[in-house]
Parts: sequence; C-alpha cells; structure tokens
Amino acid sequence: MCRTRAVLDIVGDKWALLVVRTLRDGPLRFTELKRAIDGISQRMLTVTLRDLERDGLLTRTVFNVMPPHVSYELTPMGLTLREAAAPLLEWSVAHLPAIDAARSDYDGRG
Amino acid sequence: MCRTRAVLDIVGDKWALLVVRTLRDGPLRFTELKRAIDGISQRMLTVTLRDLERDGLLTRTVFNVMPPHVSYELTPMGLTLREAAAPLLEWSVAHLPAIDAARSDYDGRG
DNA sequence: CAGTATCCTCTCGGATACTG
DNA sequence: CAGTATCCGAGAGGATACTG
Repeated sequence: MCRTRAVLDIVGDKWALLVVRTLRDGPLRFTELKRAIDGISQRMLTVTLRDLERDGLLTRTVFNVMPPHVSYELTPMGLTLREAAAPLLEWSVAHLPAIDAARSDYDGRG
Repeated sequence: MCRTRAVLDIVGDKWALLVVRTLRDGPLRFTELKRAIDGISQRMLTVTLRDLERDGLLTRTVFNVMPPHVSYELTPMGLTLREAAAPLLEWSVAHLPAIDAARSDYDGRG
C-alpha cells in the first residue's frame, strides 16, 4: 500500500483541512471553531480536533477556570500543512464553476 | 453550508489525487494505472476514473481494437489540479515520519 | 484488456441527550 | 463552555465472479 495514502487520509477527511485553514490566523476556542466552520457537528469537531492533535498538527491547551477554556493552535508542522494545502484550496474555489459545468455537460449526454 | 466543502468532496476522494498524480507524465491505460496505484481495487479505479471524467479533469479514449485499448489522459484543467495538488503531496511524503512519530507518542501516553 | 455486476462489511458522520 | 455517550442510517469501498 502506497504510503501517500496515509496522508491523503488526513486530506480526505471531511473536515480536517477546514479546521486547519480556520486556525491559520491564530488559536481559537472550541465554540469559535464550531461557529466558524459552517455545518460541522459537535461530535465531528471533537473527533477531528483529536485526530489532528494526535498527528501533531495542533495543540490543545486547557485552562482550569470556570467556565472551561480550551484553546486550539496549529503546531509548526500544522502551519506547514496549511501552506502546502493552500494552493489546492484556492484551486478548488477557482474551478468550482468549471466543474459544475463539466458535470452538467456530462450528465446531459449520458 | 460552506462552498469549500463541495470542492473538498472532489479533492477529498480517497483515490482521485493519486490518479491525477499518476497521470502527470502522460496518458496511461487502465491496467497501467491499476499497477501504478498500489492497493486500489478494480472497482474503485473504475469509479474514480468515471468521476474524474465527469468533472472534466481527464479524458477517456477508446480504441476499437482487439484486445481493447482505453487511454486516460489529463485535460488542461486536470493538469492545473495536478499543479495545485503537488505541494500537498510533497508535504505528505516529507512529513509522514513526523506524523508516525507524533501518533506513537500520543498513543504511548493516552 | 477493460471493464460490469453483485454482495457485503465497516466506517463516517448526523441527531440527540447528558455532564463537570 | 467544552465536551462525552449512545444510537442509527447511508454509503464508501473491498472481494469475488463474470463478460464483450
């Protein structure tokens, strides 16, 4: 099995890249992330954050205060992932209309 | 729902980026792709190629000979995707060891 | 060679309810 | 606030067998 698949599991994750991108400008709290990432469920945000933490891409910092305060921040490696993923995300946004058109065309003939 | 999610559905596909990368140096036949992409099943290669064709990212050319000959080649848009994805794939290869280490470390404490 | 067809399992991920 | 726990349905994707 090609090793590249292991990292495409990160990229292919439904939410991981969006979380990484959302953290580009500095640390955020759980609720702030949830608000920023439209459509993500509480459960999936938790799971995604845990996975990214496990992979060494972000850090989780708990402040023992009331009410609880947890801060998520990209690690240096997480920042390099953000840089590497940026062109792909930009490509995606730029080519979305072209892909929609190609699909309509394809389906119209099929 | 954030529009970026729609494009991550294209890019987040388990095999799509590997197919695009494998076609970077020119057209390949079905069996050549299957051999080059370690671990992909016959079914998933078929499905992935169909999706990429539908999205206008590659072309499928059938030569009516015996035995059958089908050639897959990136479109100009497919080539731009390949360019956009290159940094991420390089990042993947470069950081795999670090991610493995982070996982072992995390699991060792958890 | 380049698929299609079928079956079947397993994981992803949403909804909901509860807690320190 | 920042989670955890539980349940559940849909669909991704692998294995296998067959075909023009």
